[in-house]
Amino acid sequence: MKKMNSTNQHNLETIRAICGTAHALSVIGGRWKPTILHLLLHGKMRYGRLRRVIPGISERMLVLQLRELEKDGLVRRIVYAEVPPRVEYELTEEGLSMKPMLESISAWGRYHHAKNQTEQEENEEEELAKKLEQVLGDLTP
Amino acid sequence: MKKMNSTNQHNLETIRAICGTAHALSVIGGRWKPTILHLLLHGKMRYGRLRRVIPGISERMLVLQLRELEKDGLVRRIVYAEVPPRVEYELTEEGLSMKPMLESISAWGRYHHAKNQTEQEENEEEELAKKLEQVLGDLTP
DNA sequence: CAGAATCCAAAATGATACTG
DNA sequence: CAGTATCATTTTGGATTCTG
Repeated sequence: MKKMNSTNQHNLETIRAICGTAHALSVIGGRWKPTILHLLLHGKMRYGRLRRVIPGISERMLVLQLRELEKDGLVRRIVYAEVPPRVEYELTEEGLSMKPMLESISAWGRYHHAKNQTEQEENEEEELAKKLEQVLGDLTP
Repeated sequence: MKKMNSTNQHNLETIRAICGTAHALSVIGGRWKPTILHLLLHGKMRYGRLRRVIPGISERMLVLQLRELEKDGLVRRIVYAEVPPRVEYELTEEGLSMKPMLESISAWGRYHHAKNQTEQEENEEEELAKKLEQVLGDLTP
């Protein structure tokens, strides 16, 4: 059990190759990609603006994710030969082809999130009710 | 710069709360969940069978992912009081509601995978052509 | 059979300082 | 401005052993 010689990596690659869903998720997955893609769906954007509007992202992550998206052919990087430098990012045609999928995911996500939200609240209410019952039980036998 | 007290965790939660897509991805994401969900879309399945048909998954991961899916209300765990024990897993109604989304993701994934595949081959052909040119160039000035 | 528990490796993310 | 480089930390995944 010295080296696992990346069974991990191997498993990942295998699954990506067989399963379309896994492949898609590996492309749009990661913590920040959904947000970046969402923003770029509305039009091109400069690097600095992206950094400022995405709350909490580090420069390292932003560049990294952008580079991956670029490598996957979803995002185009446009460099203007100016000073101070200016770089814009925009979706390619292939990137735009994700729109229906992204909307489908987003819709289900919001639906599920809302549902779980209310369930949680119900659970909390139940717990509260239980505690209340205990307390009251002691007082009113 | 001692403790980051999980800015990581915080960022994740924030994004999940704001962005439907990120929330959905955190639910169906992970290396094995797409495969598990895909299998369960075809009907209920026993634990052992899941383990056997998913190539390369470890028991730990299988149980872990199933538990998460259960917690998120997508999968139901059915225990039969028999010996030897028997446990089956099936999608809940909420789990089934993912079907259109999953198909949309899978379709795009396969499309994108195929496209990148051919692009890679084209690149390889180009490289090959270049090398060939170099070799031939030396021979036929 | 279906898993729980433990321990370790690898990948993802974050903070920060520096540069053309 | 738009990054790059480096290092620390957090999270995820895998192997193995044990149990009701």
